[in-house]
Amino acid sequence: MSSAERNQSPDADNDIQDPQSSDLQPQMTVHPVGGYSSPMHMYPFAPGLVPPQPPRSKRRQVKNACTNCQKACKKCDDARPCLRCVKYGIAEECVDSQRKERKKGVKRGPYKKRDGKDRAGSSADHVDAPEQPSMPIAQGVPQPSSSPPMPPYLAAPVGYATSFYGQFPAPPTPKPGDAPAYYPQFYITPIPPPHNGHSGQDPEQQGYPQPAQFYPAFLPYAPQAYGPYMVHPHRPDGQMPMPPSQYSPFPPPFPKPTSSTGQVDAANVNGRNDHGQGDQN
DNA sequence: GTAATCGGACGGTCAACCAA
DNA sequence: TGGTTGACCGTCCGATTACA
Repeated sequence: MSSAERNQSPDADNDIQDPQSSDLQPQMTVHPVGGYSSPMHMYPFAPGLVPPQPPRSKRRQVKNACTNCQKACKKCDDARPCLRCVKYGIAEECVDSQRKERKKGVKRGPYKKRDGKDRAGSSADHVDAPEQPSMPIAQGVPQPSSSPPMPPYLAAPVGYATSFYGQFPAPPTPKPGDAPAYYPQFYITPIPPPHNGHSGQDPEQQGYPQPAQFYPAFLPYAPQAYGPYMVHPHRPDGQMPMPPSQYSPFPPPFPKPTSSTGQVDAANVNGRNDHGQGDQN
């Protein structure tokens, strides 16, 4: 499979911290028209509004995966404990991995000029168009005139009451070094059904929303400090003071017991112990 | 059928480079 | 001095393998 083909995977990269993430959104209608990490598949298009194939958006990564996800090479999220660790019942082991220091002083050869093009147009004009899926603007969505245009995928999905959205202007763009600002945002989060097994290859998908079984609910969402699947625990350090079963609106984690004690095998959760970066040299 | 493993594509960061 | 470039390093997709 080519890398381009790999990128066509409709379920690749469901960015957990992204409110649009299909991990956390009711999958009302699957439209494989979304970008790599776009939420485009979450909302139905009105008839006649199905857009042409947009360019794939980029996969988004967390800045720092937890040690467990890192070892398992699985998707992590910014919350601590991360969703995966919560699910496996190893929330207390969910800590940021250490990143090794970058090499400095590496000499570089002369820069290659873009053939026949001036430098000014080098990266700037080949930069992908703003990462906006070519999705039709949701009709009738009021956008605060003092705010930047709302990306279509942040607008109310077609068919949703527009009053659900736009209660707050877009959050200010944080500047480097700024502390993450809590900004009131609301998004639809699924209320899961009782867990009754799962299907699918990826264990990360276990217990995730099943279509047509969810009720929209609203939770305040503050990035970084806590994940969208949990309620703010009033911890300034962003750590979770409660056991997962108390804060997660999702079903209690259902780690696979590997022993008669019912304890999750941390090794299994962690996955491989090698795989390159594991050496942390 | 499900879970674990892992190769490698991809993304983000940032220091060296370079033109203005 | 600020923009550009590209190497480094981390993330995690998804195919493959192992297991129940």
